[in-house]
Amino acid sequence: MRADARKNRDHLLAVAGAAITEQGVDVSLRDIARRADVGLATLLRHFPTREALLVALLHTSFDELTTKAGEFETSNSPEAALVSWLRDCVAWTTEYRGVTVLMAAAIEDTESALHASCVILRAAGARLLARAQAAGVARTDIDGTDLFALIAALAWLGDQPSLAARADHLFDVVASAILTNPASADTGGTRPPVPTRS
Amino acid sequence: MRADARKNRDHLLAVAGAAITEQGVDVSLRDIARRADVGLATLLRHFPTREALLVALLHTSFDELTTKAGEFETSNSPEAALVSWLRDCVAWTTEYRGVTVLMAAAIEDTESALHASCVILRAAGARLLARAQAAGVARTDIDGTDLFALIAALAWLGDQPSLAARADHLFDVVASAILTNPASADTGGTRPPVPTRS
DNA sequence: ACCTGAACACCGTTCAAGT
DNA sequence: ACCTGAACACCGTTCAAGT
Repeated sequence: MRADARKNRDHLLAVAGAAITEQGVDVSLRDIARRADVGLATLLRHFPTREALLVALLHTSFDELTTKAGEFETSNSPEAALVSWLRDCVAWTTEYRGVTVLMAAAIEDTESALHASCVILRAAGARLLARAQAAGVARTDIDGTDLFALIAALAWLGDQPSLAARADHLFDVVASAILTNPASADTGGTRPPVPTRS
Repeated sequence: MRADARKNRDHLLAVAGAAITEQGVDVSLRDIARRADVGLATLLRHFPTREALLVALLHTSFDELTTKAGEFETSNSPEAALVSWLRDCVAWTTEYRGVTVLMAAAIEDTESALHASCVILRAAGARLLARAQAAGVARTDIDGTDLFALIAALAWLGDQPSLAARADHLFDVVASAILTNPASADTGGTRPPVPTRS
């Protein structure tokens, strides 16, 4: 890459990071280009889609979360490792308001620039979940995709200004559902059935 | 209202309902006006905001859900009434893809045309929750706002194409968290504590 | 190679002008 | 009263023209 192009790219990333922190991931790309004193077409040439720009900004975070999953796996109890990692995932998304919707779309869209990162994240969660299930401390009727969906839903709650105040508490509520209740462990790791529609 | 205005209004509502069913609540208002063979400004004069248009379309549904809450309260067990009503709420939102975000925004925005309906819905859920809590079948550390947030999160899951397949199952998971586990009823209606961060 | 202004097809908002 | 076209300020996409 030519030196001037590299400089433009780095500057665009710095400006984009600031803009997203302020306004969320839906911030106008035109606005980012303006703030970077660069033509909009230049931004689009470096990052052809919004997702491509986000990948460049977030890949470090994704790596950190994946690494952390591995560390928790060896240094914490199966239960604490799973819950702590889930908490870290949800907490991380709050730095990028609106990213949850894009991640939910990317997990099944192999064309999305975010796809690979989302799949890796799901796999990391699935490993921690399987370990907890094997230890008998997590319900066995959910898998990595369910876990990904629950993280996304809790992250989405944190994104909504009117609901964000309850996000932490509701994380605990959902976490309690994922973890097998020790008092009912003899039922095979699942909850009592939920009543069906009347 | 003049006869021609009434006719325009009714026609706009019919077209808007069809358009939203197809494309979700974010459908272009210009597109609705075009399909109704009416000027965009005419649509905006009848319904000054997207929320106002939605209220006109949804107020019947809101009323039905509120009525149903009252019926469940007298004809079902506290546990079945709460869960069945929650299920109905989530199922209803799937007919209006994207409405969850607007409802989350409206619940705390007294200026929103959707505000009153959302508050009424929350109150109906709060009554069913209080009844279940009094009967000892629902955890006592959540309130109507938590319930509203959980419904919204589950409805949001159903809105995401990649996660929708898990929405029903995850509803059961979350419902199991709301309902007190009979095996641990002696703990006072709350779950065992969730491990905190490592 | 890399950058950019300009044209394009969209969006919701507003309002003066019509009937 | 009610309706509407047109102007406005935005958006992301695309590309011919510049350096």
